[in-house]
Amino acid sequence: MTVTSADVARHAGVSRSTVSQILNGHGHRFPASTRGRVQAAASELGYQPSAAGRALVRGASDIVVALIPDMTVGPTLQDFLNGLTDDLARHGLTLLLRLASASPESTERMITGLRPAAVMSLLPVPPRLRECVEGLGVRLVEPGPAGDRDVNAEIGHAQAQHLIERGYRRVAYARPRDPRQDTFGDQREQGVARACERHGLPRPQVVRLALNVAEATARLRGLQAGTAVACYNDEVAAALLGGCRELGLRVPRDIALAGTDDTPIARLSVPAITTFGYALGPAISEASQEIIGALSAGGHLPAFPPGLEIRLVQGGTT
Amino acid sequence: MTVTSADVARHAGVSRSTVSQILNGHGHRFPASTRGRVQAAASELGYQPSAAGRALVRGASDIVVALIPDMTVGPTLQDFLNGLTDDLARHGLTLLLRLASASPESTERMITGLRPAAVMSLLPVPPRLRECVEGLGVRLVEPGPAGDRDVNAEIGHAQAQHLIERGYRRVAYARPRDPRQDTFGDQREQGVARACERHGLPRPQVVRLALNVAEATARLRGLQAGTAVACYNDEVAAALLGGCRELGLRVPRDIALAGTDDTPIARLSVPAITTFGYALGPAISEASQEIIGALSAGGHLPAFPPGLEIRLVQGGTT
DNA sequence: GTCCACGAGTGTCACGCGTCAATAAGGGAC
DNA sequence: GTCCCTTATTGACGCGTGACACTCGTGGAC
Repeated sequence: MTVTSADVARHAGVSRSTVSQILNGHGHRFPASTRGRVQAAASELGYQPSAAGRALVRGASDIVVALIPDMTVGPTLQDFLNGLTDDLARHGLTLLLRLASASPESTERMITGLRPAAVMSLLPVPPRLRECVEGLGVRLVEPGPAGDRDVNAEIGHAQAQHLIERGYRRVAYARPRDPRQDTFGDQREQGVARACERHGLPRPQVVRLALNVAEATARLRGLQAGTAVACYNDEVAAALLGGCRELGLRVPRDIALAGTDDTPIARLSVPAITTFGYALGPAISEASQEIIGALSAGGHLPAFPPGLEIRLVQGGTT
Repeated sequence: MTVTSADVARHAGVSRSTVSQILNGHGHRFPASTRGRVQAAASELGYQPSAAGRALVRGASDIVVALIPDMTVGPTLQDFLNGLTDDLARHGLTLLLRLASASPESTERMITGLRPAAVMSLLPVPPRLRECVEGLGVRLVEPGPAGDRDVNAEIGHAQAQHLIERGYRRVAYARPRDPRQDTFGDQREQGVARACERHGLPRPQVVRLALNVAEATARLRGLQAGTAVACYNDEVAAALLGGCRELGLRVPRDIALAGTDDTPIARLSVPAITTFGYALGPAISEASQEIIGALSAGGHLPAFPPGLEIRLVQGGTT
């Protein structure tokens, strides 16, 4: 049923260890004829080395585990993971996803049992898990420390910067009340605050709201006319946009709104919500290159996410 | 660095095979004292069996791979996968996710190399992959065949049923033009058609559109006043809602809209879009029970998705 | 003729685990 | 004392692989 390297060896008329060497890049010592026979036999039989066997003898599997945080997996993230999957596959690595919200113990068990080649997290990992991963000698890819470039702060900064350039002098920040939906809230808010400070504006007023129109309406009552609101994401912006309609506020005249994430909801609102997307295209191959390189060289792994470009998508709300 | 069963054995003063047997449920043959010593040693050392070793000797790993289709992973799906992860973990099984949109060859390689305990797909798997999976003797969980209950058809049916009950006599179906976003389009449309037929209404007019307001506006011109549009999802409905605003059409007076998926976009639109959600809560444990049961009993695996309840979320568009 | 170098390929070990036949100790029946 | 049965435990094997030391035969140098 299963094709093993012994089958390939028999079929090619050589020993199993010859097969192993040729198929693992140490084939330069063998004449082309033998190499050819082995390769042919392998592909003819559809030989696929057993991940278990490999992992056992090498001490680590070919699997890279990505820890997916408890957030909406939008098209951007999906494209990124897709590209990464293919790039890693091209180097014999297998990307598998794991929901980070699963019970921590089971995730730990999975990692100690599976011994992945690397663990990649889109969020800073909790100390306990980091300890587990590093204690095992498993490579870890995660967002860089505070000193590094913080993409989320940059997003907040870009929003505020845009609003200020459009002439608004009163900036507020709106974020979801539910912490589950507010994963990057602190960093983004900080980015907004920094931009205000840099332009000599007062600290932004911060608004927290549940994601429904009723509550957005109530929160809008606390804002002065002429305020520009940077929003945690497009959903927050959409809720506020709905609130504005309820209250008869004109957008962007009375209230300006800037979203984030470039999701369909921004494009489909009327008026379309001005939002900020990230171009991941070039970052995908860059990231996988770095990961693959570091993995094979044994060097230090790059931080994630890699340089990604923030792009303004101008709508009608600013 | 790594704790192996030999370490546990040494620590407990027994042989490695004793450890293996006790830790694998064959411990009833051993006296309680020995069992206790082994268990204690294992937990004290933090022993975690190597997935590779297990997989190698047993011919299949403890991993269950879920193939995630190329669709938005909303909260519903995420909750389901979360619950399933934990339930499976409780039975020693590890759920890992894989994007189905990755290159088919690399997915095949992953499966033949990894030999998962089961592969679960949210969509019918392409014949080539099925062949690969079944040829390997790997269990497959996928949506039931046409004869079974088709959840997507039911969704379409529920939409149309609702619209008809609200008094609309002219029903249309709107679906995305991009096939990537139209995964379940055929089944859902069929459900709508069936409901119309059952009520003696003509076949629904089918509209395909790109997901932007401009195109939605253009398509709306082709619809008579008083038409009720069942939409593939909430995004389609939102686009049409935007189009109605552009054209000055009153919703639901001139055009009624019903969405699907109960996404934030429906709740945040003004008026809120009437939509249909699915309650997965009870289905989660049911599904994992069935999967686990079939897996250990070696029986036939249940079809996916399991019975899930379709729920009307009344908004202001119908 | 002996020795060495070299090309071509093989044998063997170790990885960590689960299984099962085999063993040793103990105890009772005759 | 011998036999056998039960209980408690172990040894050995094999899963599929990669690494490395090793063998074998050939041909050239001296």
